[in-house]
Amino acid sequence: MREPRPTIHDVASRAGVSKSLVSLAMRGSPKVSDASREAILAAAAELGYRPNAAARSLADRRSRTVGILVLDLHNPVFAEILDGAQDEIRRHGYSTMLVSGGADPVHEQAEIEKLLEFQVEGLILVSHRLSAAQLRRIAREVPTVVVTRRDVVGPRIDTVSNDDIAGEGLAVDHLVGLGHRQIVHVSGGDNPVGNDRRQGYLDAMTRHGLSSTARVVDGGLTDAAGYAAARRALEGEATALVVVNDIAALGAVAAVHDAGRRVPDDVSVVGYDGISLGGLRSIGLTTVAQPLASMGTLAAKRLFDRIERPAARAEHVSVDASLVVRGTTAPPP
Amino acid sequence: MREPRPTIHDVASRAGVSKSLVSLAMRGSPKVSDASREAILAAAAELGYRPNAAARSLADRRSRTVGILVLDLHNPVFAEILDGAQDEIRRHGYSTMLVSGGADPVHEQAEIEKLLEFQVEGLILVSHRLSAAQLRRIAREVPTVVVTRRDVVGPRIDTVSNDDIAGEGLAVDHLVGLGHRQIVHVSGGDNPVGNDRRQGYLDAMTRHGLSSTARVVDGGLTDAAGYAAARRALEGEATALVVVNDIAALGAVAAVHDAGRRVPDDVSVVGYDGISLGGLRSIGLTTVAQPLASMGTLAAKRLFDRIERPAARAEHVSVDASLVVRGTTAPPP
DNA sequence: CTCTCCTATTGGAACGTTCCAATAATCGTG
DNA sequence: CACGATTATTGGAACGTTCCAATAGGAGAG
Repeated sequence: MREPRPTIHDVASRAGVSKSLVSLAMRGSPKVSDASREAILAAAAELGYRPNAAARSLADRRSRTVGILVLDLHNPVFAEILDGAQDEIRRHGYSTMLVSGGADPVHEQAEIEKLLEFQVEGLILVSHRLSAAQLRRIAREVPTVVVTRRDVVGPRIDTVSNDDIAGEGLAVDHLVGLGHRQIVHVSGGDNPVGNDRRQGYLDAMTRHGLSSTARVVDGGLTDAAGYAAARRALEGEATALVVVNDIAALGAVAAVHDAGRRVPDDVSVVGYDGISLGGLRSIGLTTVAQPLASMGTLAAKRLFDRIERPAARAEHVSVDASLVVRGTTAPPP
Repeated sequence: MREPRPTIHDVASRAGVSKSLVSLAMRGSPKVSDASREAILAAAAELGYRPNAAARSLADRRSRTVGILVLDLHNPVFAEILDGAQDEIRRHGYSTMLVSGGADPVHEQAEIEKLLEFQVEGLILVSHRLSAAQLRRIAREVPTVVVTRRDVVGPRIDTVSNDDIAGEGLAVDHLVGLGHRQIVHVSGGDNPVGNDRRQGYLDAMTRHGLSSTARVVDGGLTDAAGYAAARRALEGEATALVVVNDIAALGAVAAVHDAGRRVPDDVSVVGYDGISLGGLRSIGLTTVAQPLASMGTLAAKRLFDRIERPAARAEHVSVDASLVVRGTTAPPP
């Protein structure tokens, strides 16, 4: 069927040298004479030679590849984290294998399994679905960095995250400062991120002496979930919605409109994450922004540290979130 | 540093059989006796054995992996195409290596190179940046399917796309039907998709006898590009904007607001692609929708056909786009 | 019993690299 | 002009699998 690809042997015999010398030359060793190098490079180019990564990884006992698992490619948060991580990974001369769990959590475990079969040297996990126990099992096999959650403790598991509790506090502070008191939280459901942000909301409400008016409606991390939960939130009294993330907040804005109210005149909405889409002026979402790209970069940096020193003690990097005020918040009516 | 992973030999000696039998058992061969199979599976589980994909791919001469290159993970279009493709790929028992070119076109070629080094058995390319010549060179080495563009002809290159020329015609028809005459095209720049959609706009304007009022402003495929181009478009007369894609259209909507006009009362906006975000009611973007997920599925199907019969003649699958009318279009003022 | 025929099992070669120890070639230096 | 010191080059082993031809161990048939 397919004509076989040229191998290092083909290059060697065409250049009239041994396979070992070709191997050296292809990797730019200085011990190769100029004449040989030239002949080898010419032969390789003529044949269209391309090294076989599987063979290299086998002989070398290292794949020069890291795996990244993201929860859901539809949420731009992950794309922005990836930008940062990919750059750093490239800088180290490594390749990335990117997988996403998709809708089904079972796939997620299977995808990780595949990454391990490919002998990735490290793993960056951006997912709220894996249990802490699962994560610890994975980290025993391969250096692992977990991004956007801090609930995981265990030997050799590094994390990069912002303080969701403090961050959601910023959102509440902002709304209270504008004069709101009927502030409802549209939650993200029962997962590490959802739980912390809910807690941050509750803490802040208490801090402002508003614990009696605090109210949480259960939502989720997608636009559809945000929409549905916000509809329910608006059935009660509410002048402001603190939504678990930006994508869900876009859904919440839609829900306010559909309830015949206006944003921000009747109801204010605050998101979380700081996706660039929220900055589009027609959307203008007020949000608590995380430095997503640098979180990706930091995660990759931590990972390479750990690849070098696998037994080092776990590090937990915390980045600062900051409030970005745009057009979806205003004083209450 | 890292304790070496157990290999098939370790499993074999622990189960008291030969490595060959372990190999057979792990792949579920029926020739293995029940007793042996049980002992082998138990030994593998105890040791935490995991097959080495590199070694397998080398011995087997097939990687059971396909590569997917996408232009830009920030545009949800690609996530939706991926959904469809991944499902089909999994169904065939293959893995996916996903890479994205990112901002720099040079990376794009490098990423493809890496995929080929990993011996992917096929390639799905969703990018408008590669030249037809580059694509033909790639397709000579490995089965290749190109998605969302139809400008590429060549032996063994399949394509899956919608008819952008006809599709953009639907957008113009809709606006003309509403009574618009000052319809401006916010283009996507000089690339296969941008060119076809511009052409579709121009053809339709001519068809409606509006060629004298047709106007194109150069934009790009991102929200920022759409915003900037729309600002320029609004300096002239315009009651409607036909924008190259949904993401840029979101930027255009923002530009209309910033110009102190209203959507759709003063200016109508139509996008292209049909990303799910556009369906959010607060956005409610009128658009020409492509069946993105099924395009992904079709691409994967074509790819596996070609992997089976590499020399088959090229097939060009065309899918239908359809107008989805939502809230950003209305009769002109 | 012996002979044939299965069925379960095995060792060795192969896949395309990298690494290593060994060799060949070149070079002063005493 | 022989000698170690360098430099360039080489063949073979190894990496962890799969495949293949070969072998052992019964079971049935005669």
